[in-house]
Amino acid sequence: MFSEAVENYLTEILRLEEHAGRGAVSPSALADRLAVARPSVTGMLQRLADDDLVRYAPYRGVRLTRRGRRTARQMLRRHRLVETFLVRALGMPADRVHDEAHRWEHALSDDAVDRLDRWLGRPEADPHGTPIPAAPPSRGQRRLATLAAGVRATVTMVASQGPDHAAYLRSLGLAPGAVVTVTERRPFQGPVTLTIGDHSWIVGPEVTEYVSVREET
Amino acid sequence: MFSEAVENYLTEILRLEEHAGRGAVSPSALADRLAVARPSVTGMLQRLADDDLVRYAPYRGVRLTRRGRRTARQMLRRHRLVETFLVRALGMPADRVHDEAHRWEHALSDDAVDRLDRWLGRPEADPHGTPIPAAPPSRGQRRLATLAAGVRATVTMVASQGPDHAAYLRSLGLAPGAVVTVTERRPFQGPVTLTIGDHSWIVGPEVTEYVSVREET
DNA sequence: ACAAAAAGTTAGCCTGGACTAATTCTGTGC
DNA sequence: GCACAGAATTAGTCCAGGCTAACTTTTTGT
Repeated sequence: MFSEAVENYLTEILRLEEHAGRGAVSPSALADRLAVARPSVTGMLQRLADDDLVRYAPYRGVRLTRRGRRTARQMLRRHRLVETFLVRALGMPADRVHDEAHRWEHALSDDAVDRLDRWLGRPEADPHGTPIPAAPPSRGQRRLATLAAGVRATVTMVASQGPDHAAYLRSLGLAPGAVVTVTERRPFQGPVTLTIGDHSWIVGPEVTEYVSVREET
Repeated sequence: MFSEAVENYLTEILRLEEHAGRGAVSPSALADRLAVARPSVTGMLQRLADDDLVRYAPYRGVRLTRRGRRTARQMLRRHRLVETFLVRALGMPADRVHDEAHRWEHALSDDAVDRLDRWLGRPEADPHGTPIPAAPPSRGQRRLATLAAGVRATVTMVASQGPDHAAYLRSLGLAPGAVVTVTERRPFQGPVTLTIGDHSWIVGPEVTEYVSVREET
């Protein structure tokens, strides 16, 4: 979606906003934190402002817009989840995980972040005790596997492992536009009961992992 | 070390060399695989040749040098370890992990790769059954934590969590240049007995994670 | 054996994101 | 109320890594 540089600027602006409290963030503070020269910051801020990611008036400092803040929070979430993973699973010393996570945070897909979060048991804080921002209320697409029971949703996309698998999914009525509800969910990622039209099916990940849906409004 | 683009070119050249068997790799095959225009490939190959990563003669195709092949193999190792992790730990469908791993492979440090490898139980093949290249015979630096018992090594670097921790490590005789041997290793990453000069110490990760060594030749 | 197709390269251009040097604004001390 | 230190911006450059258009070399089919 955004370049690494853009993501880094946004994240660092959010850190400074949170840390230093009220008021706009100063370009030189940013330059310090990002280890770049001040003019580079000016240039980037102008571009970010054009893209409506920050509000920026020359000599007046910079603030995140709603859009910018959303993105930055997501990055912080990724960063802190990855740190948690590095310490808890890989046993990396806590004072070494920042740099590692700083690189990982740009590489993970939303789906991977989601899975990591689940795998870690939805931690609330990272190894330094800093809170991990919540996942944004997923308005958009999600895997059928993550759809809550009882919620009606519209199928947006159907992936598959091959022609036979695709045909199977189609035979269940799963095609873009179809309306589907999860009527039951067995614990521990167990099978799920789907209602599509007036049919019900009991299926597992071979279905739920391959179908994307959008919740109805 | 290298840019993402360079890493991608090298990796893809290795894949093509392995796949298509003998002979040099053709620039347009590369262009296809990397989804870039052919002239971009020419330009990059010239730079790679300057850096002694490939041997390249115009109109004659390209081959990896020893250096290039070493780097490419490392990338393939990372890629396949990450794929294994994504499937085994995060439960991602096998046909979706390639793209994800393609981004992760550039973000991991050697240390993280090492830890991931251990965590996965040193797998030999990725989820597609493709063999995972072995770690390069670590001639260079490594954490003391990974040093085999009985091997003499020279301390190259001592990190620490703070001044007190640093003083503690110094008090054990751990400073760059010191010669150290692991004389015993308790199972399951348990404590380790170090011999430094004529002293022996029993220590844990608070020491072994922070000290880098190079094996003596 | 040679013309046409395919493959590869050169030339020239563009964008993102950095830099240094020079200039302009802002706020503080007196 | 003004001079000046420090913060910020503008102007101009550079490099990596893409691109298209035009040209050259190699391969192939007859």
